[in-house]
Amino acid sequence: MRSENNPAGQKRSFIEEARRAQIVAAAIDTIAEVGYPNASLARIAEEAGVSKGVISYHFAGKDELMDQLVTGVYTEIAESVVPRLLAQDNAADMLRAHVRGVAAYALEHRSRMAALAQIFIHALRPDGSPRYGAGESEPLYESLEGLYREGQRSGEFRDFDVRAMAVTQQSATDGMFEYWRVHPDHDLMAHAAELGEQLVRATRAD
Amino acid sequence: MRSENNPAGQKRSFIEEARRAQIVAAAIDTIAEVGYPNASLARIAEEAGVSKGVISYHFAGKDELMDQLVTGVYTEIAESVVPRLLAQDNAADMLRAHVRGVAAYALEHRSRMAALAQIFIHALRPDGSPRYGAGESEPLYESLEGLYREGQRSGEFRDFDVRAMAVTQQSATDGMFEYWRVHPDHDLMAHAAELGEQLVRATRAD
DNA sequence: TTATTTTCTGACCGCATGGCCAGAATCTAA
DNA sequence: TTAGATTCTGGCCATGCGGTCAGAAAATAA
Repeated sequence: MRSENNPAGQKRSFIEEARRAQIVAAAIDTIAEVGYPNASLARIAEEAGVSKGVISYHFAGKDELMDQLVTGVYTEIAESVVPRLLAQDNAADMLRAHVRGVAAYALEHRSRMAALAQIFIHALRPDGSPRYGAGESEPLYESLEGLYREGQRSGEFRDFDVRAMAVTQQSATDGMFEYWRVHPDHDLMAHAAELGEQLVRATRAD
Repeated sequence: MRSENNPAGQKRSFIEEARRAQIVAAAIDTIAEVGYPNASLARIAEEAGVSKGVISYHFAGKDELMDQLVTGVYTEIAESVVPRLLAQDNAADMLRAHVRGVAAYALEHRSRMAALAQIFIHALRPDGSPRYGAGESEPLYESLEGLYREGQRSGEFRDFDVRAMAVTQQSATDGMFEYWRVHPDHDLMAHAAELGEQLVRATRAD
């Protein structure tokens, strides 16, 4: 049995890694297609073309599957967006690059972003509090506040409440993706450009 | 049996109205407390202090219960916010009044707003599309676009995309409430003032 | 009072879920 | 070839869901 807890980076066989990746990919496609609440393990297994027990064999449970998925996509987004940020030389352009970078990633990896947004919104702890969203620990979220403070220090941004602004940017971005998920023909990049402009105007000193 | 469809305003007995109101109130408290996905009919019935069958007796199903709840709270919000809007004489102040008005309502009727936000986010149609949110038919949503256009016509607002701005305002407001739901000690009115300022700066001509 | 309608209860149904597991199949190594 | 570890299958389990229903209880009418 491979699904014992794996606290220290226990070596995993090649085939095991491959299966895990395959299942995560199937979970992404399933969630993007039918939404998180309808993405049962049975449907994910069917999408992956394996039996349901395989998921239980390779993952401790649905939660670990979701953790894996979220971590993987988060990392990929960061790897795609951070270089774009570093290429900018002022806070306003970094803000624009952030929004457009995430949108560009979403355009290229539609189902991954859709799945992430679904999990972000729908995955709850037993007590009803969100499992991933609305906290203060997500990497993207923290990086926003750092960006704002940097702009404030340089005098480029006005002296707004960084927490409120981060909540606004985060949820406005999520809202943009959700709108795009429901209206697939919506022009995402144009919307992202608009949102970038909104944020620049909301933050800049004047 | 009273739960037959009631298309033309069939007269309902006093006790029936009272029961319906009681159940809706219990649904609001339950959803606000444990979140929509955990708010089963059994839990709502328990909260109301009646047996589960009573809900089925007075409502055609869970969907009708939610419709009733959403409609009721929406109406109450509109009655509370619209007068504040009409008291303003320019678009920017109306924007601020809108955000602060909704926040003030939320502060006074915390669980109603929390329940509404939960339903907005989590209630799905069988095909996975949102049942209330992210469409273009909700009263609050439509009124936003009208407000923007009015400001643009008067020259007070710049020429932004009203759809993108409405999505931003709607989701930023929802995000604010969700953050407040998870962090009850958060200063909602201060956040609302910040959000109002953000929106005014994002929309105004210059 | 009795007869009738309205309201309520608690048990039950079919279904889907996440998870579990005995045994079969497959791969690996001696 | 053979023994042992790994991986997979398909059925099973307990749980909780929304919804239904026969019959008890309560309110109302005659």
